[in-house]
Parts: sequence; C-alpha cells; structure tokens
Amino acid sequence: MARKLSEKAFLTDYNIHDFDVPLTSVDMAIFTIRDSQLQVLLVKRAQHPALDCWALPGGFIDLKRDRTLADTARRKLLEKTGVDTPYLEQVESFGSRDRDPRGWSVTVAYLALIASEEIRLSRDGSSEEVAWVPVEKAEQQFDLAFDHTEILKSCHGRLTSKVQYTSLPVNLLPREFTLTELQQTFEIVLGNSVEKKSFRRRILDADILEETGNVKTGSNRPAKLYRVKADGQSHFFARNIEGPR
Amino acid sequence: MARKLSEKAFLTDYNIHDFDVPLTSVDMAIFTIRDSQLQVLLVKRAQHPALDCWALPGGFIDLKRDRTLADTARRKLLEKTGVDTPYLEQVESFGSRDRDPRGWSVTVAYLALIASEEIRLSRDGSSEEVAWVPVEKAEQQFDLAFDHTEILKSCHGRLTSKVQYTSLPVNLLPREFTLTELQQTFEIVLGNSVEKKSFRRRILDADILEETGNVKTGSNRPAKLYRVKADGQSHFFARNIEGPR
DNA sequence: TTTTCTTAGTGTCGTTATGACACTAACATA
DNA sequence: TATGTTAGTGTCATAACGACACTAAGAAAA
Repeated sequence: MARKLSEKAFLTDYNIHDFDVPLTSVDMAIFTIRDSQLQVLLVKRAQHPALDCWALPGGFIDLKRDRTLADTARRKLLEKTGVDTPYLEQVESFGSRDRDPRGWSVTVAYLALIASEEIRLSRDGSSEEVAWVPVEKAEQQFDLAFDHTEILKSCHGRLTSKVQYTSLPVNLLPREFTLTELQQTFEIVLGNSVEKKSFRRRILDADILEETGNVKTGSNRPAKLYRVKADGQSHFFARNIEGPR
Repeated sequence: MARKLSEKAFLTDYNIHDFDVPLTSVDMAIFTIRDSQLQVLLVKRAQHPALDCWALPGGFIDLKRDRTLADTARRKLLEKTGVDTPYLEQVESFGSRDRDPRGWSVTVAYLALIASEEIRLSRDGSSEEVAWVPVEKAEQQFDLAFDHTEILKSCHGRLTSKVQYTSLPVNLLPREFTLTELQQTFEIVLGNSVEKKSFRRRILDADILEETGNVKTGSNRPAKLYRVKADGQSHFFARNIEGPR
C-alpha cells in the first residue's frame, strides 16, 4: 500500500523533460502500382532540416491525437493520399545519434500498400510537393533526406521477400480483379515472370479469393473477377514462389 | 546558400524540450535453452513504475554512449548476461499513450538468442533480481510489467515462425554441436518433433555447417561435431519444415 | 456467317524437397 | 562376445510446383 502511494508520488514528480530523450517519429513507404511499375510516394520537404529534399512521408507523433504508433501512420497516410483503410505493416525502426542533425532520433518505418484507383493525392492543404516515383529510381537516383534511402530499401526488401510466400500483393489491387491482373502485380513486385498455371493453382488452392460473379470483358474471352474473402488474412504458402529455372 | 545558413540557424535554435516527445526505450526477449525448455530472461524491477514487477530487461537509450538502437540492446544484454556477441534481431516497436503510466512511450523490442553455456547472470552490480523462466510460463502465469506480455509474445512468435524456414536455432547452441543436439533445439522451439532423416538432409543440404573434425563421445556411437560456417548468414529454406502429418 | 486474333483458363507430366520408416554403423558396458 | 543405445543412411511415397501444350470464349475483321 505504501508502495502504491509512492508510485503515485513518483508519477506526480515525473517530468520527461528532466531526461535526455530522442526525437521519435514515424515514416512510411507507401507503395502502389502505376504504369505497370511499383512506385513509392515521396514528398518534398517544406521545412528544415533537409529543406527541399525529397523524403518519405512521415512526421512526429501527435501525443494528443494519436493513441498508438499505427494511428500516427494512418493519419499521415490519410493526409497524403486520402486513403483510410490501407494495408499497413510496421517494418523496422531506425535509431541513431547521427541520422538527424537535430540529435539522437528514432523513426518507426511503416509499409503501406494501396490501389492506385483509390488515391487522391495531397487531399490536405499542405503545400508540400508530392510525387509518385518508381521504386528503383527513388532508391538509386534520388538523394533522399536523412537515412530515408535505407528506410525505403528496408521496406522494399520486406515487400519483395513477403511476396515470395504470402498473398500480400492483393492489397495493391482494387476490390475486384482478375487472376491475370493479380499475376501481373506479383510479377511487377517480384521483378520476374511467374508461370501462369502454377500461379493460378497456388492462389486458388490457398482459398483466399472468391468469385464476385462479375466478369471483365475486353476484346477477347471474359475474365472472372475475384475479391479477397472476408476473413482474408494474408495467406502464407508452404513453399516460396520460384521464378523461371 | 542562404538556405544552408538558415538550416544552421534553425538547428542552433532547435530545442527538443520545446516539443512533446514520447519516452523511447529498448526492451528485449533473451532466449536460451535450459533443461530442454525454451526459457526467457526476466528481471524484477527495482524502480518505479511497476516496482517489484517482473519485466523484460531493457531501458532507456543512453544518448551519450549509444550510437544506435542496436548498441542500446547490446549494452543491456551484456549487463544482464555477460554475453557480448549474441544473435540479435529487432522485432517490433510498441508505442501508445497508455502503455506506460509516465505518458506516451515507444519501445523497440529486440530478440536475442544465446547459448546457456555462455551466460553469467547479472555480471553487473545492479541489484535487480534476474531469473530464467520457461516461455510459456512467463507468458501465461506471470503478470509482466507494462505491455511486456504482449512484447514477449511478439518476440516468441517471431522466433517460432522463423524456425519454420530458417536455420536460426543454431544460435541457441554453443560453438560446436551435434546434429542431434541441433534437432532437439529445433524441436523445443517448434514444440513438436521432426523426422530425423528429413531434418539432417535439410540442414546438410543447406551447406551452412561444417564438421569440426571432433566427435562427441558418450556411451554409444560417437557423434560428429559441427559448427556454423564462417560466412554463415541465417539460411532460408525454400519450404517450411513440417511437423508430423 | 465464318475466320482469325487474343486473352482466359486447363491437362498432364516431370522435378524437387520433404515425410515415413526400416535399415546399418559404431561405440560402451557387462 | 553379446547387448543396448545412439548416430547415421537407403529408399520409396507424396505434395506442390515448373513447364508447356492444349482448349475455351469472346470481339472484330472478312
């Protein structure tokens, strides 16, 4: 009982500003497929430090409005893209003395996958410039702010490795899609082709999709449209998908 | 040029204490095999908050001494166990308004694997009580401080899932070990038995081990001793290991 | 109406890593 | 020398995949 009281006293006296704490933020790699390429959203910084540098969208936690880290990530995503129910996954945290000139800092990196159809860029009034950039170009030809190139590579690496054994790319497509569209999405993310029959067996046997009853007609045989099943967690396959041998 | 100067001016004026920032710490689940069980290291907190509660070892980043988050984790591990070259992997970060009574806080969780032979508990002068506890017991019967039960489950989950498709459990063994010992380690982490021949084929075909030339003699046929190859990254298998069908 | 083109979707066989399980090998101890 | 115990192997069945040729169904041209 005495101890309970003394914890209360401890908390009353506690002031975070008495201690050295790092800056802590959230950054995110928002991926989509545009023009048959995997692209990532970049923003041009409108503030110091790294003013005018391209960077991953992100920012500080709003201690008043955000209950959790994921809230911060969702808020940033909504501000930039207008998308509010994305696939969102925490990837890795980066913390060091040198990554930000303001001092010791930690950033929690998130990965988001969205369908390009759902995007309305820069819905908020922020004046930052926003752009979709093909991932390879962003990694190799952009000199991103802070350690954002490393963060982007980490998120991209997580994505490409999970494609090997999960059904994660379904999150890059709109609600209804054909198996061929899904296959193309896998191929774009993987960076190589996959065999049609193997792919379809794999996906259909996994029992993660259901037919919508609709078909997509074009100038050829209509293709059945599918959607992710309601309970659809990202499915894990027992084996990795292989490229051509 | 004017901008470069103004960034300098910006940094001169910048004071982290002008902003609300969360507390940021590192916590870790240190696993080892003892008594044929997967066990995790717990410490009894000697300070508020959650005084006298069992918790995962961890603490705040030392902004002066730690260059990176991994430094903080390594330092904590060394303080508690005397082990300084462990397998160390960042798992997940937990941040929310409510997880710590002191206010908004973020903790970066790490997973460490060490061989029980290498441990010298509580090498430092800290007066905290330290104990190895079987993982299931720690998860189910201990009321850990803060959200440490959730953190432990996350680290444990990462471990058990990676066992399915990597050679990660080699890090729970001493430098030299027999294939049977390695198999037992896999079985303990997996929680079920694996078939001897399949296991040996898998491990040997992966080409991650080399014979030391030594054998372990007992009251029967001697067993060849192996060690992890020098370049040994944790190997990824193309298929998951299956339990009995 | 028929042909042709294009994309959707299937049948089937070989390959590969694994599970199952019986088998042999090598030592200590009695 | 026999016996028990653990190390390690031979071999076949199986599951999931790659390869690739095949059929199906529509639009548009002829």
